[in-house]
Amino acid sequence: MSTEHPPRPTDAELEILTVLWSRGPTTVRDVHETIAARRPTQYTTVLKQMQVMAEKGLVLRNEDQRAHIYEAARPREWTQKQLAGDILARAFNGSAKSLMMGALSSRKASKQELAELRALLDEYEKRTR
Amino acid sequence: MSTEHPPRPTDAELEILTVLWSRGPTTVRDVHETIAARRPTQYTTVLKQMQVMAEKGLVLRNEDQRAHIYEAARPREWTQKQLAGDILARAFNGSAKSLMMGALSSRKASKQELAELRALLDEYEKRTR
DNA sequence: ATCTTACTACGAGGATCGTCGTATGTCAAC
DNA sequence: GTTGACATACGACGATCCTCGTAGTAAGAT
Repeated sequence: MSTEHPPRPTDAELEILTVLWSRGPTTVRDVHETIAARRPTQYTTVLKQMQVMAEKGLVLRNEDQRAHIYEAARPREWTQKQLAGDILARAFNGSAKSLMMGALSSRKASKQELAELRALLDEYEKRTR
Repeated sequence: MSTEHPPRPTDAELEILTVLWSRGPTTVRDVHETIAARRPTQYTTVLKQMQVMAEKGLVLRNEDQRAHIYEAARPREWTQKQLAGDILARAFNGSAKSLMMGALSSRKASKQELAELRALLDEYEKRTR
């Protein structure tokens, strides 16, 4: 059993993980095309990045096909939990309230989003009571 | 007028900013002693770091005294807003709900903290209605 | 068979990060 | 005026990040 955590992803790595999470297991080409649609970048740059990520344990690679299939080693929620916990401890003194204040003040929140947040609190309280 | 944003602070820079925010304007010695109490580090390491931070615009430096006085260039809340907005966009698809889920799942939240979060939502809704 | 296309492997380079050692300056106390 | 304590300045080093070019390989099309 692996209790080994992959390291915190860097900015570029997180961008790639985001694609993998939404696309599911896929090829370098696919990831590159997605990223290149928003930002100019070379195919081999993405390739190299993903090779390094495989070494770090951030992604898994299936080499059965000629075009290797990559997938995120950890589910989105798992990594989000790590990142949230990390930033919470390092920048917000562990205060979830401060973090939420920062998030809300960084952009407008819709009425619906606020309702979702309330629902989340309800749910959390129910689950842990 | 400066609309110039200082860059996102690195991990080491954030640690120093945290000290400056809680201590207020102070010397390198003071910052170093605070950090060295938790983690072994050399005085000149902290000094160099803070010099670089001054160049980047992350801190302000008053050189009137022999021991320069440093202070954070931006208040804690301002930087927290940047960091929250940044992580929100890069790792959480802009979803405050996901961010909150990550934060809550990363460690236990007390009943009081949950109440604070509710109060924060109330307050936010009131202010923006 | 050769050509073309698509893929991986890999080295390398420039930038930034975090660290520290050393040089140098200042000031007070002896 | 020499010494010692304490401050800044600064260069340099190893590690990591991000980028890309080039080489090599596999497979299908002509």
